[in-house]
Amino acid sequence: MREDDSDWFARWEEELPSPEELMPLSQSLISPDLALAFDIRSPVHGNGNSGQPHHHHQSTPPTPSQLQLPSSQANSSAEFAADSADLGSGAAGDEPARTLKRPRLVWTPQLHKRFVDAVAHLGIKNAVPKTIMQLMSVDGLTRENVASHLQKYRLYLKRMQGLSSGGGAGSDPATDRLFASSPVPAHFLHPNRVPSSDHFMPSFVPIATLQQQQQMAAAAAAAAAAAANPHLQPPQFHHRQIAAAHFGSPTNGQFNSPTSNGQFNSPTTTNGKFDPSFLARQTQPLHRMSTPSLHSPVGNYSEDLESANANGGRTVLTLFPTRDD
DNA sequence: TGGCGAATAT
DNA sequence: GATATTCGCC
Repeated sequence: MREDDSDWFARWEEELPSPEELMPLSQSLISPDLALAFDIRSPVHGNGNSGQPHHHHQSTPPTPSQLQLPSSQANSSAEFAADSADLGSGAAGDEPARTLKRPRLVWTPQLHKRFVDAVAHLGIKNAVPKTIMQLMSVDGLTRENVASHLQKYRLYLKRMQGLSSGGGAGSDPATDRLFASSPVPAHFLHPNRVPSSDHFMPSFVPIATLQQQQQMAAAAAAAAAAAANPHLQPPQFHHRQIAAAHFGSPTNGQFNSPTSNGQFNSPTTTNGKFDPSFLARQTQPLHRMSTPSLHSPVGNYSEDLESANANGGRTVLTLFPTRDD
């Protein structure tokens, strides 16, 4: 239990998907409605994940609007046809984008893992929806999504505590499958006693490429968290931690400015079009380097979008990583 | 105000 | 049951 620091970090890094694995997938969490609203033709998944246990999604073929193309061409052809026409007029009428309902987010074990990682890095005490969301840097993921999940997770933790300290019976099969899929960091269960004096909240790669302010916010939060933690205060806490700054910025800006209601980052519609980088980003796999480079705190995710019409028209969004552990 | 968390709704 | 939405509070 000594080399924990570097050890777990190394392992953690190991789990990250490799470039190849990320390659095939592309766009991220944009609901069909949203995509429609913005005239975005998402370069949808080529479904590179044959191995995903996944859900029993029935074979409902994707809507015509989402044909997939090779990521290479994705932005050339699948782009946002500026054509559409009616973002601000015609059928749409008002502000569909704001009114449209997002599909239900499905928390896959992988997505949940990312969530747990984020919470672990922040420390339970400092883990709040917004920050968690930022650390996870899964675009399209909203604060509400996280808040809701967090609420439930806390309940789960509470139950766990009760069990571990009180009765013996454990294992709640069906119910907690999701949560059980990701190990609960020890200190989660004992907010009181802190792990002697080490790990958790690793000093991320000190890399210092240019980082944007947005991330600084996250970093600041992290730093604050660190500062708030007594056991981190000691001599150990130095410049290192602060370096955590480049949190979620893989290749090119990754953050979305949370709009008023924390919605997703909308490709600015300002001029009828939006920044291509919006789509471009994440399309490029983060290099999973072993060298000091950066990647987001947690792996990289892509998303699988499925419309389950059979469900009575319910659309479900499934985020999934390109690989599980 | 924005954001959190608990309660409540779907 | 899982997720979303609402609502009171800070």
